[in-house]
Amino acid sequence: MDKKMIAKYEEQARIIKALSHPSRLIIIDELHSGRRCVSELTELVGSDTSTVSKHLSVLKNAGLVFVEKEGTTVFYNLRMPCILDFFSCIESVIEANALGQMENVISCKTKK
Amino acid sequence: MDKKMIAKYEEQARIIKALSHPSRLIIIDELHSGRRCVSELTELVGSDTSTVSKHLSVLKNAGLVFVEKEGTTVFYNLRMPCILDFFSCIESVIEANALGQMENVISCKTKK
DNA sequence: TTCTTACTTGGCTATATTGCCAAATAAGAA
DNA sequence: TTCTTATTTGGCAATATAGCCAAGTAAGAA
Repeated sequence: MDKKMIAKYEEQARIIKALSHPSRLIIIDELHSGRRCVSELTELVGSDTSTVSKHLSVLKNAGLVFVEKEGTTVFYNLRMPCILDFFSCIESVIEANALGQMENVISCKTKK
Repeated sequence: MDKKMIAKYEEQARIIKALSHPSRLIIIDELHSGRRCVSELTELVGSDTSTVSKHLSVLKNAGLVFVEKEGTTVFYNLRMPCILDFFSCIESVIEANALGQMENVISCKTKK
């Protein structure tokens, strides 16, 4: 595995890590419906404004969102809507997991 | 945002988090070519066997891989190959990021 | 049984992430 | 200018993650 390849995987991981938090997923999902300002997202997520602002900067640093400033208001926009497709795969993993658990219950194979 | 929704996003985040490490991405990518045992993946990733084993258990707990044991050898398999589509989106984010940086250089807007 | 190979788990330290509060900044309004 | 609203940043404590070594388990060979 050469350095270039490793750098590629590190870069991918950095972006995926930016998606790996429930609050940030809520934000990404919401931005599919259009741009939102920080206060709207703060209201939606239900954390402190500063916390939401930091989540937004994580998304921005990953290149997943971009901003439009209008007066004192900062609007966040989704940069790559293809992220949506990805959610459907994650959902199918979750469904498969649920199904697997159900099978365990039915056949009494549930682990200790 | 009701509890059920929050639980959904938490579950999604849990699975995405399992993907958010370069070594685990290397593993996922490799498994697209077929099942691999722990020693093969250890060789590929280049970390301690115990480290790789822990990465594999993270992927297994997320439902992203499943195992087949044959004697003392444990083969890991990809459970949801749709994960591949996702990589192409991440790659497009990376490309867009690179392009954006290039524009900054050209227009001398690079930040301090 | 003992040895070896393949893998997992425990335990530890180092590092990173999260979330809150408080303080700083920025743009308008008064 | 001062006040207010919108947002970001600094700092800190709590928690989670990563990686290594050492020890444990499991299956087959000798």
